[in-house]
Amino acid sequence: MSDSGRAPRPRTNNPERTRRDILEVALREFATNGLSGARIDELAAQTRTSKRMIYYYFGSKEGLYLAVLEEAYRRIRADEGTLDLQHLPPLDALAALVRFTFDYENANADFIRVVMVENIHHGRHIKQSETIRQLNSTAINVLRDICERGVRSGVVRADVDPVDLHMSISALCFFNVSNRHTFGTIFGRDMAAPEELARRREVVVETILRWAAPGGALRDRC
Amino acid sequence: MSDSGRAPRPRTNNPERTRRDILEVALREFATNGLSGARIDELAAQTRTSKRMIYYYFGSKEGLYLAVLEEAYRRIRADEGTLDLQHLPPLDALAALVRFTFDYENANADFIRVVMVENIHHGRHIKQSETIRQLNSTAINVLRDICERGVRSGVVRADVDPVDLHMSISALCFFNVSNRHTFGTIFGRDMAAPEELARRREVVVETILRWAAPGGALRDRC
Amino acid sequence: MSDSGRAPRPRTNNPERTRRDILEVALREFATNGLSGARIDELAAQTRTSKRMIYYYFGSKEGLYLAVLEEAYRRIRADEGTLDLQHLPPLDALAALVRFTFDYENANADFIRVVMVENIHHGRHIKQSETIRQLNSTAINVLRDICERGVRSGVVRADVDPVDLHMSISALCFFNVSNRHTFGTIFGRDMAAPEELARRREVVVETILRWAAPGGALRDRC
Amino acid sequence: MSDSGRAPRPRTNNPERTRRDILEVALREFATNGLSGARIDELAAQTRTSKRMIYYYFGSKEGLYLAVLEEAYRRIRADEGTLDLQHLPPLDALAALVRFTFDYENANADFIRVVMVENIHHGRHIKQSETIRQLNSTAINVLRDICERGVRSGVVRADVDPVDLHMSISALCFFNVSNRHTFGTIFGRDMAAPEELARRREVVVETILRWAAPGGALRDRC
DNA sequence: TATGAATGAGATTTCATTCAT
DNA sequence: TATGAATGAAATCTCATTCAT
Repeated sequence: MSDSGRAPRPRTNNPERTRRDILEVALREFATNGLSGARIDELAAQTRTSKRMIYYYFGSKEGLYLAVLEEAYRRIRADEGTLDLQHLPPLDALAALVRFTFDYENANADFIRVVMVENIHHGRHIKQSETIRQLNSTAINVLRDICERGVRSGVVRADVDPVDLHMSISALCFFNVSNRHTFGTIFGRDMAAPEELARRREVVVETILRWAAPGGALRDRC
Repeated sequence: MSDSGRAPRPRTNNPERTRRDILEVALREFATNGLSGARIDELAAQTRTSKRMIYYYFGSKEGLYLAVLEEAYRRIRADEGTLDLQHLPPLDALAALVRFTFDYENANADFIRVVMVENIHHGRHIKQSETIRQLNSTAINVLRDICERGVRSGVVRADVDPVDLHMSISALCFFNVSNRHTFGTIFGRDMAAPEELARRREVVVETILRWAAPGGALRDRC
Repeated sequence: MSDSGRAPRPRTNNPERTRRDILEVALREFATNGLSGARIDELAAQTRTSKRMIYYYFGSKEGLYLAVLEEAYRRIRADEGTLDLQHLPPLDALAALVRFTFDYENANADFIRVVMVENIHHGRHIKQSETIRQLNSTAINVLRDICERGVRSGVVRADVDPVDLHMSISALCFFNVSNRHTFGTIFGRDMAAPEELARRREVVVETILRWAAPGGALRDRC
Repeated sequence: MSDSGRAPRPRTNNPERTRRDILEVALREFATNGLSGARIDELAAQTRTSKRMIYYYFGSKEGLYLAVLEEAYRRIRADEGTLDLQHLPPLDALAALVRFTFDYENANADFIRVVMVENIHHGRHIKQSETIRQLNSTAINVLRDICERGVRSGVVRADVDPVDLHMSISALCFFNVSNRHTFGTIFGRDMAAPEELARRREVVVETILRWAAPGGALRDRC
């Protein structure tokens, strides 16, 4: 169908706002339909600007996708940075981080889905982005600090690898969003329902703490 | 791309073989490029038959994709069925199941990726497939049996939900394949390297056992 | 979708019956969807035989279509031949012929539609069929006889051309079927409803008689 | 058929002209070959634009066909609207309307054929078009006015239904074009020849007037 | 006489991108 | 900086017909 006949767009004349508008819509579109599945036409129609502007600002569909990916990682790391975990006891800090991750990922399915999309594309774009690698390297520092403090006070096993810890946390939280549709359909669970989320979140916290702590350390918690 | 100009194919006249050939290639193609990204032309070129046959047997790209998805689930459940876990003590059975899952999924990245693709498409196809739901319902029975036996002999906590258990196992195993590219790139790990797989596998086993078992039950294992 | 998986057809081994079966189905299919719109696959599926037989008996889609067309004309002329109009007074014979035509065409929409289809194709096939021309030439003889008798007895105008008469009868009867969908939709009439047919039929009879008869001849009839 | 290899088209950048150009060609193409028989490639080749533009403006083959159908009805009603029949005596007005219809339809075979095509498709598209229904509803008003004036002055029978009248006029005029090929072939008449048209036209006028007028009213005309 | 599998050619439709203003 | 019109290339899908048995 013709593109004409739609309500005329007000001209913004505000480059930064135009950029953000496009990015916002693009995140939704790529998250919903994937990289190949997303349609520039559809995307542009939801924007306050025109298709031409997408090319003006981002060069190509892939350029836009990369910008979306970077922005998505930037946001989660920024949010994570506000947690202030250093002042909590190690296991409390760990539990808080798990809860934050679980909640953030469930509240930001678009982020998860864009990461899935990137993996479907074999991480081709992330490999080119120095930005994203830098952003995420800090994530591990937080966990390393928790582990070190925990080992010193005897509440974390000495042989815990922070990257393993991060991987397990990510895996358990990520899955709840990433496989929501297949797993939910197969087992008849609504994995996005609030009560189910609250329940499952504590299972994840418990799983992580039990793994990180030595035999007797959790007597009061789990 | 036209089929002409290529050497004439020998005519199989063996429908079952033709079907299997197409399915085999399609699994690879959809796993590699996703549903929207896969190309029927490209796919057909890798078969012993022609593009036309894909439509003859599967009706449409989506029809083929659904057949691929069903076949993928059928295979993992079939393999799983050969495990014979009933004769192992509960925690050994659980460990064996986790190891199987981890190994199978890492050895069959195509299966994992096709499930990712299905989730990107909001489980639209799996919802239509009674076949897949039936196939997977048996998966949970195995775990329920392990839990019941474990609770009776005191090595599994009474409040363990088999679906939760399945979800955690799936999450931890799945992630290693699904997020291989992003996670691996960010943290500089080759998540497909044999040593790394062997190491990580035991982390997953330990994580699951520690969660399922009551406080003292693992003294000798972990 | 694959053609396999359908109920196996019983083998007839009766050539004439097979031919008739195909023709029957083909009339319906061509009438419903036109020549370009008809699908050999669809048609074959409704037959007791296979697609291959269609080619065996009729050579090609066009060959089958031509056979259908000839058969359709053969039938209306055969039915018309049973009318025995020679023994009726001229105007009664004329009225009877109009009523027969109106009823036959409304009861045999497939015939009308196949004639429409042939006209859409510029009469390309009918021009090749000596058979059809011969069949129809007799139709005019009946009218010529009525006119001659009518002129002699003073109930039909001397300057009535039998071909004109045939054309008007055909036009008025044909339209009720041929333009049923457009005219019916535009004017909100169900042109296939029994009461509407009965009513309209008499309008057509009256129209023809008033035109054929001289000024005073219809005093008692209309 | 690819668009490449042809001389580059001058870019119109005139959407209205592009639309009209496509519609013009499409009317011819659909009228000549029907909906299923028409070829988008063929059609595009006859335009000043490309195949792509057809989809840009009309969305699909069916969308284009519907636009063609609406345009065809719009034109005949527009032309009809210029007749100014209110100032003629009823029977003169009726005769003028019949002559206009006969001439218009014979001069615009494409219109007739597109209506035939629509009927072959069971009026599927016209049923969706509020536009077409509205356009045509005015056609009946003209006839109703003629009848009312005619009844008052005693030259039209009181029981004449305007829709019946419209149907008979349409049927007699339409047939001359719609069945030109079959009828013409069978009876060896060139139904498009000028003399034949002139002659037949008066037969139609006479048929309609004789039916609409009471017994004595036509003494001077027929 | 009969069949299910197979096919080449060509149909419709899609989509990222660029042009002219 | 902004836009609506336009496009080439390639994608998915269709269909009458034939082959091997």
